[in-house]
Amino acid sequence: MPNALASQYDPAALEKTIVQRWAETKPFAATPDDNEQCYVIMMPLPNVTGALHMGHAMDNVMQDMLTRWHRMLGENALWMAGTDHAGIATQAVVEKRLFELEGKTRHDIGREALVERIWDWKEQYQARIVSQQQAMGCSCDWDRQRFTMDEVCARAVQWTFFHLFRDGLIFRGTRLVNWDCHLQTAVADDEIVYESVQGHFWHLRYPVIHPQPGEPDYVVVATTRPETMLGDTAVACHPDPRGALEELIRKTQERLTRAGQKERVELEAEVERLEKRRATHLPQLEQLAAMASAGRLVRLPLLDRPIPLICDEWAKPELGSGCVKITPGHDPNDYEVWDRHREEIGMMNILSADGSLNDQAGSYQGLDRFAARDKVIQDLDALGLLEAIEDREIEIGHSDRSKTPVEPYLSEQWFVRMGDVDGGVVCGRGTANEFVAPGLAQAALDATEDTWHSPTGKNVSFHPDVRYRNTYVNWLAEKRDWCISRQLWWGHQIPIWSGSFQGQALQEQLAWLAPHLTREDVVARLQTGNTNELINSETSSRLERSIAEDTPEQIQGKILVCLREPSSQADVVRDLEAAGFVRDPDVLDTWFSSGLWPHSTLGWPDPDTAAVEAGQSPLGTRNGSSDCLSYYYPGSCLVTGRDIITLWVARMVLMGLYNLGDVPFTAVFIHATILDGKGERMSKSKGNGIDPVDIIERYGCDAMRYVLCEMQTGSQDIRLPVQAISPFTNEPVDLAKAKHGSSIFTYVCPTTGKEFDVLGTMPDIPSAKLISDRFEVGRHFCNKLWNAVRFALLNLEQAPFVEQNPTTLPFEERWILSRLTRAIIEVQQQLEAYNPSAALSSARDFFWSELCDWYLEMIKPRLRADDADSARQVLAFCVDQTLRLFHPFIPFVTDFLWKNLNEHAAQRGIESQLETADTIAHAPWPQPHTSWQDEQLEQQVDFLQNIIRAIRDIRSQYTVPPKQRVQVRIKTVDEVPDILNKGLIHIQGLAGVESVEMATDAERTRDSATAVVGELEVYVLGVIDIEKERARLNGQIKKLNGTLEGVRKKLGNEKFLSRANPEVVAKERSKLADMESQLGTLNENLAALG
RNA sequence: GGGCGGUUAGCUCAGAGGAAGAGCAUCGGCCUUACAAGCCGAGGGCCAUCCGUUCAAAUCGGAUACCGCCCA
Repeated sequence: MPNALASQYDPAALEKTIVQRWAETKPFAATPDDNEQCYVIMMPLPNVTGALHMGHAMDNVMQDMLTRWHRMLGENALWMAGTDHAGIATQAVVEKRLFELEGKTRHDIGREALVERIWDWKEQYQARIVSQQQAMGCSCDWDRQRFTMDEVCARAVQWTFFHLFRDGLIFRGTRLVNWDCHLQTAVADDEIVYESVQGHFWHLRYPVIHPQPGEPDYVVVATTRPETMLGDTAVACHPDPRGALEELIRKTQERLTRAGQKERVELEAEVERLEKRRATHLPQLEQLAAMASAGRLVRLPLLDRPIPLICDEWAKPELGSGCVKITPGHDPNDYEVWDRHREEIGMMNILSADGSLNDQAGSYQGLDRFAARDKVIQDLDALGLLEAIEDREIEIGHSDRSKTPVEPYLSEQWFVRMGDVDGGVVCGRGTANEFVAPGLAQAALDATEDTWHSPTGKNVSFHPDVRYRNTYVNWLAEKRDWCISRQLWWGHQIPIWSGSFQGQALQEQLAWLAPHLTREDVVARLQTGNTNELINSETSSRLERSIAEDTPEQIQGKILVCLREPSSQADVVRDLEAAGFVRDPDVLDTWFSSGLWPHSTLGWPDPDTAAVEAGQSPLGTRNGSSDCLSYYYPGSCLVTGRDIITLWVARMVLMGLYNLGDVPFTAVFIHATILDGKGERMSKSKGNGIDPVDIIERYGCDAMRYVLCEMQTGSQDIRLPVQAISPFTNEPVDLAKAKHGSSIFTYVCPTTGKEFDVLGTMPDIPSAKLISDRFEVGRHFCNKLWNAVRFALLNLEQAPFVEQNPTTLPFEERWILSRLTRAIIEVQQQLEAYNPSAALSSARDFFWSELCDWYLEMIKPRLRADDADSARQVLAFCVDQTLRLFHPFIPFVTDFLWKNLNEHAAQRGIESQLETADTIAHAPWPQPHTSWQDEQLEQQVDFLQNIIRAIRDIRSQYTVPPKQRVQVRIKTVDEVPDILNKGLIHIQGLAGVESVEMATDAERTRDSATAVVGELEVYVLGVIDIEKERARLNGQIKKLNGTLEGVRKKLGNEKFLSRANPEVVAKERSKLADMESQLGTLNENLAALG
């Protein structure tokens, strides 16, 4: 036999060659053509902070599986790859490294040098990521991969910013943001991790100014951050303490009525506490409320500043003193209080960007906030104004990037307006899809409604279920403005030049600017006091006039000029800067550019002029075909984990709608999150993250992919027990059970007692690779597939295709074709339902439990006897279809075997010859022939299999050596079923039977063991051990009796007979009859033993 | 504090009203010329707990416990 496959599957060698071949021949290149069906997946761009882990592997494998499937369905499939610059994360990693290796900060080396280093880092990790993805078999069009900061994406970012600014959807505002004092930037809410730490609750006394008789000398407020008192601008108490307390008591009592035992005790205690408080504290609380209404003041200690006592419901009469200090500049809740009392109270910022106190803090200026805290406490204590210190567990938000505590910080930031706006938001302005939405968030909300359709008739659905749609909807419904500025050096710099001018100068600037504003790529806005107005040919003279009419020298205004594409507008930039305008130093939030990903990558706003890098496929019109943007947008499916539904998915939808008037994709497939053996989320930084390349080296990529697909069941997160390969013994150590060493990132090797590290960052401790033995299953499967195909190839002799009539084929062939058809249908259905695991198990069950375990075994005798032309043809066909069905899941081994199959059986088919292809990736997806399905035949073969299993069972129970052939008699009820006559040879071959007698009067010999299969009795002669047989039969009788009991009881129930579905009753009756007859037979056989 | 999931064989997970399933692990027998990464067979479950709905509940409803995730 030429080129026989090796008897063992060796993934390492074959995968390496195929990766290389795919890189050279580029079978996954996608180009717009006249195919009306296209399938587009935009990769959730991994960021360049580090290498990929198992979570990315899951994400990539799901995308590749879908892409390959759709490619085989004949669609023009594009999987767009790329990476994200991840602004803050990457800059933080590089800065950290700079400090560790060279002891320098970014300020030491400057903006330019730092950015250069970040680009180096990016190049290194991007290359690593792409090689990991290629090793995973990702069928991306590598000549189209993008980076969120490359020229094509950068242009899209600037144009989008420009449009949003022009439309008044971007604004600058002072807000309380989460401030990372170490990185000196604002961080998003989701970049904060909360940690419980042991802290204190300090109770401070603020003296009342001129207390009247009967009034307290001071009020008490409590805080966990005493240094913030320096920024206090008020003390609040509740306007109606009695009402609030009574309401609370009433609610607690109501909860009590439906509380469980344990909760009850707590609630009763709470009611008691509240009632006591009402008695003891209420008079004073009411007095304070009255004082506040009267406009009384308290003295802020240390700074000696009078601040008002105000009424606000934020003060909780049930807690502490009932009073609360208000620091609007440094606490989000207090900021809201300030918002409600803008006329009465002020707002101040006491922090500098680096976390030290500024000149508002008096003598505390220059101290770090934590040093200031100690000093404030000391000083208050010295003045006798520290009433109490309480120990308390407090939640502190830490920046995920720098791991330092974040501070609420008042600063100027850029925002995208998410809420509804007057007149609505024009989506897809200037395109054929133009429509008006109430606001950006609302547009993205509408897009997931079944009843909503974009101008091209599309909307967005979530899979596997509505559960993730809720996450999306709940978040978007808040319509919170999106803070898009970051005080970083790495990212897309905001394309705004601004200048503040006063009076005459402002007027002159407006006049000077006016001619520039006739250009379509320049817009400007004027901010004065509380106006924010677009400046253009219509408004500018009016604005000038209104400034002139006012008292010009009083008017202070800020002009903001936005350029659409600064890099190509050097002339305007020069003019602006000469006129005193300065470019905003901030960069945009990473999610701003990744939100554009589904269209920026395709060349928006103009694919024809999109500047791709050398060697990349152009995005514009080519050879009369349409450009990439019009052909591939909107895309098809977005595949991701649920953690970035809000951050990313929602933003892509609203940005796509805004820029193009259409959704970026029509389906969102949320796959499982990978957890470790302890149920914790897998991540590199936690020390439980597996590098997919380590798995690929050990088990093969297909093995990894097989297991990942098998684990993706839809509703469930995945637990993947992780083992470390001990560097001392080379043996796997289960991390869920191993003991930690000196840190949480080290473990103790159980055999040697020595310590190893799982992060690979400890200088003195050997590091261990992480793997999971769960992937063995995949390797075993691939080996099975390999060997089954090997067997087929050994038996397929280059026969030409002959047209067959499937109805006249031998029953084995008809049976396997029927089962194959069923498998094809099931796999298709499960893939359509985004259920890879179920799809894979349908394919697997067909291949392993039917094709290998039965069909191959049944045709072996015919192959040997060389009487198997139809079997060869059907075998080649089944192997062909099996390889195609598995290809999306395990692309390498199927590709390799496909090439071999093409050599050994070039022509394949049953009724007609199959369309084939050089590479299986381009072979058409299997189509079911429902006419081949034969339910009756399947039942008959099932019956035959049961007979064979019964004989095998008896042989096994009596430990008959496999080579010893036995004699069998089968007692039939009436004439011998056709299938037994036809399948006689299989009973002999597959159950080790020498001869079979079948008759209605077949008799059991005294030395035979018996089995009951349906209505038939099977006697295996000459194996009996009376005692054993009696026990065996008794066991079966007992088991049968157990279930029989249940059925009898059911049928004895009047209500069941009258109320249950008649079909169900009939089924139960026939079940009862079957079982009673079986039981009878078993009893007879037992009696016959004597 | 609010919301959402999960709890089924030793492990990892399917099943979603009508006699409890898979893979791995375990046990017994086999190197039967595709495959020992395999073949043949077996054992193993009060489907977390409680209360309801129903002729019938692992499956539907409610509560409890524990474990996760998201938001504040």
